[in-house]
Amino acid sequence: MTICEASKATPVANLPPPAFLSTGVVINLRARQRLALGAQCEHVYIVLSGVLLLESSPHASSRQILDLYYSGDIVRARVIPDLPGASLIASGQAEVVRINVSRLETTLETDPDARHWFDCAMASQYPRRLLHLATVGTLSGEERVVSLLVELACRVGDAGYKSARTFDMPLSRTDMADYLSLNADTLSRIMSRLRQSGVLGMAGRGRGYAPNFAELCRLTPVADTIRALHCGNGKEKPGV
Amino acid sequence: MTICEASKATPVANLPPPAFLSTGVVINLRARQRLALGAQCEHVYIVLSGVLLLESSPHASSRQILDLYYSGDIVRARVIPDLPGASLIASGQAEVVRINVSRLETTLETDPDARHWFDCAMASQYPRRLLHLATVGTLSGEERVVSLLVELACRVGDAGYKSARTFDMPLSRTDMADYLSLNADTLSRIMSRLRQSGVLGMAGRGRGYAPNFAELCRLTPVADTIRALHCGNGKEKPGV
DNA sequence: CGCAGAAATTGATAATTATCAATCAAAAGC
DNA sequence: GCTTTTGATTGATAATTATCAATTTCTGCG
Repeated sequence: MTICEASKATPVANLPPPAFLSTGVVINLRARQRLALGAQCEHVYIVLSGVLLLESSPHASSRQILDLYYSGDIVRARVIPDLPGASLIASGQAEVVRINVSRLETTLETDPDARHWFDCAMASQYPRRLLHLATVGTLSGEERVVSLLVELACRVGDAGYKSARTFDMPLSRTDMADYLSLNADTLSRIMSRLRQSGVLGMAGRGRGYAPNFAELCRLTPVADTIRALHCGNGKEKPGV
Repeated sequence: MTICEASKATPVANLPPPAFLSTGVVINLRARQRLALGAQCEHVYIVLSGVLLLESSPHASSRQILDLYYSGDIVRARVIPDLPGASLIASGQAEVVRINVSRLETTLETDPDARHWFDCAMASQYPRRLLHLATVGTLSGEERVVSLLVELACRVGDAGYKSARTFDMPLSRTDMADYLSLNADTLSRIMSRLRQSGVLGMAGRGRGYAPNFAELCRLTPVADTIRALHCGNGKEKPGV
């Protein structure tokens, strides 16, 4: 997917203004490719297309996906904590701009538009993390899965006939499970139940289908919050 | 506790430079007092002493504490998402500075030292949230509880004889449980087990005691990360 | 000091989720 | 076109955690 197509595919996150593209280097990532991370990393990444995963493995057997980055999102590699097994990987094919920290700072200081976009983007990412924590922390397995489906439908979904929605599922079952703090088997069971109850269908591998999106939304108490954060117009006020 | 005493009591987080105190209003909070929150809120809070809790209740029966704010932490009320039942409350007695957003922006633009402190403080809070998510998402009940104890020992603890540590427990059992996504009964059971096994003692109500801090740390895989983020020198590099 | 009222603890039981193993389906390689 | 490999599903069982109820402990207040 080119940068231009990525722009069309993502109505939510605004892609960075040209200033950022000229400051950095565009990198094409293949699935599972890793990006440098940590306090020594002198780079900031901006996602242009695809999905990046921030993961950690406190135990050898467990893995948690801490955050999903969609197109228009910013990853400040330096402020990722030194968690066991922390790493930033592409879920599937993806495009990012890699920008040197000091060059980015110069851009932000000299270009008010760039600064505005950057602050908006950062401010819009913050509440998503709190929502993710609330989801993992208090919701039941089914509610968590539904929350992710609603999020995907907002982020990478297309409106269909009436209230139907079709959407990409850019994550594998394992990744979805690790994002939701569920076992992959448990996730699979929950999704099977959702299919049997008719609120979820599959439109081919890697593509989901909600015959009645409103009905899906009723299955999670945070549907409104998800929609506000992921189907928004991306025009958040910047600033503190 | 006065501002001055708060300064002594918190070796980790640097309190804000005077520019912030003169820009805002110092507020004394009693236990359980709430602060305004949400997109319409025109304030930023800086904690001077005590602990603030950011909570949410997706269901009537469940409650999740999304974040703990210690002295030196900044709460940007506007970017807290509109989660069901979201609110910001004082755990016990606390002191905060309330600053108007636009006045704060002026201060940040005109005072480089203030900007530097602010950016450092924000940057240091970000990884703590990821750590919290990793803790809640992948660790067992006992590991979660130990992680919070280690965090408290770092934040509000005093070194004792040899490797012993005594520390305040500024949260009630219910608050601790909601922070760790555990049931209060389950938390109580886990703490009883820790006491029986000898790694935890109580030095009066609201005060914990770890006879052997290193031994406590061995019970959680993220002890090193916690110590890096909470026992640090607060001299993180700012910037993107 | 003693008496509410709240918070914490603990036991018995139920619900949820994880683990392990087997099977099935789909994609990749030759 | 067929094998190999990976990912997904599902059943049986185990482990963990939640729920409910009953005490016990602490704290504030008259």
